[in-house]
Amino acid sequence: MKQENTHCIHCRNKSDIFSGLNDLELGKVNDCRVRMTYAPGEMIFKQGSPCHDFVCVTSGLVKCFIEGEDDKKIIIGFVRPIEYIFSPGAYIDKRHHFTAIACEETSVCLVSTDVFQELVKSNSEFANDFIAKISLQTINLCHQLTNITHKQIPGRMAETLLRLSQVVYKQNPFTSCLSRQDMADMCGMTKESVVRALKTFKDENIITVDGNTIHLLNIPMLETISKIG
Amino acid sequence: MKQENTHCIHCRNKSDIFSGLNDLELGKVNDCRVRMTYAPGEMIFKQGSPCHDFVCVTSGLVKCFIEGEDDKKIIIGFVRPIEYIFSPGAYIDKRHHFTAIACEETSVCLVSTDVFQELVKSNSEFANDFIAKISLQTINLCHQLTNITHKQIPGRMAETLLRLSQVVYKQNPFTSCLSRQDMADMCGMTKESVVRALKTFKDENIITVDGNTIHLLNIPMLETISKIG
DNA sequence: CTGATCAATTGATATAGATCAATGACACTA
DNA sequence: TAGTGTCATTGATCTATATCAATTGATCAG
Repeated sequence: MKQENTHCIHCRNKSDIFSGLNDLELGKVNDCRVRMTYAPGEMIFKQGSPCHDFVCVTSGLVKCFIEGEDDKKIIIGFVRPIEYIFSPGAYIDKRHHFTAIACEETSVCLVSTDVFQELVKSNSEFANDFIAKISLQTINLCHQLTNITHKQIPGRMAETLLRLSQVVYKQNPFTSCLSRQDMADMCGMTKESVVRALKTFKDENIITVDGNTIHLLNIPMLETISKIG
Repeated sequence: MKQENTHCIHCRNKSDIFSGLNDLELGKVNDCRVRMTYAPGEMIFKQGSPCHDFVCVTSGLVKCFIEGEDDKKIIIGFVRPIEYIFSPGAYIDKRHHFTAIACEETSVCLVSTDVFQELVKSNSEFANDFIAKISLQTINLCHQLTNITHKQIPGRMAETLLRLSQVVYKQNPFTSCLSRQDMADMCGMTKESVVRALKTFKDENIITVDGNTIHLLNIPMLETISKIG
């Protein structure tokens, strides 16, 4: 863990919102920061638990999901390096409103919410960037709401595949560590429906599926399917 | 329109996030502010249009909804006096990501996003309050996502009724100007399903419905129905 | 008063997708 | 090597809810 000893000032894995901080401010962050690594499947924080720290993902992949009754989940986002997890409860009730779990081997830096909020107050550029990030999260939630509410299975599946390839993995083909259930939880369907939808796309030569590797062959078609719902 | 000439400094209808501003700052707001009134059904801004102003609702009631394909809508919130409409695009792409329509006769103050963002930068308390408000919006969206995705019609209807009574109108019984279609758009169902769900609740003596007035008779039962989905 | 318009209601029908159940495919271990 | 657990796959139902169609009020203009 060479990075363990790296000072935030020299850290190359700085989330972009930190680029505007001066050395003094980064010093404060460095002093309170705790570095952690998580194995695949390990929980970083749980919905409902007290929110003491902001989490910056420096390597790996984290999935964030809302837990409902009866083990029902909704995955609201994935966080990749170098990006913060914005837990909205930090400014409201000091509780996490969703659960974060490491999908792959993941390292993070935890920064105390007190220090973080101090920075928001003292550095207006930082505050501005922070607000932009939360705004983006809001826009994404709106998007997900329409995807789940207004579209049928094929549309939702198409959108999910495009999102995985273009936003989460930024690759095509991409190899994911997500189960069929995870994909189902991204767009409010069952794992069986995911299997059937993938099979349909496969039969129509829109994608190929080989284990956990999915190749999107006809992206315009997927976009059309996603659009018409 | 007596308020037309009132200076922000003396305005009693100040949104709480403005309470921390000094006279100089309020002066800036006052100088750029435009006061508008809208008749019921009139549009305040439309999804996709440029976002030049923040909107503070000083009287009336505004519904905000995402527009999908084929006239499909999702109502993501209602804004009552004295509360801001937080349009997340202001910090991202300068576009509105949902539409706002006056439900009742409504007056608003429009404040230029430039001035607003200046205030966020210059006044850390203001920034802090603003972030708290956006965070709340995010939490509400998460809540709505679970309500729509994880619950069946009775649960969604129960939750919607509780929300109307406890959050939007803060009355029981309450008289709303919303159509059945509006209620349907709050929780992703059809207007026919709303009618049937209301009828079921009425038959079970959980509520009474008289035109646009709804009385929640058995709130614990509604909470149970909402919880079990 | 009389169509005309629009929302609410009700009933009949269709269907998308959930649920249930069985099987297959691996990985792991004892 | 058999045994166990987990996940993916497939097929056979079932059902919640959308859709479609018809009726009833209510409101409004002339």
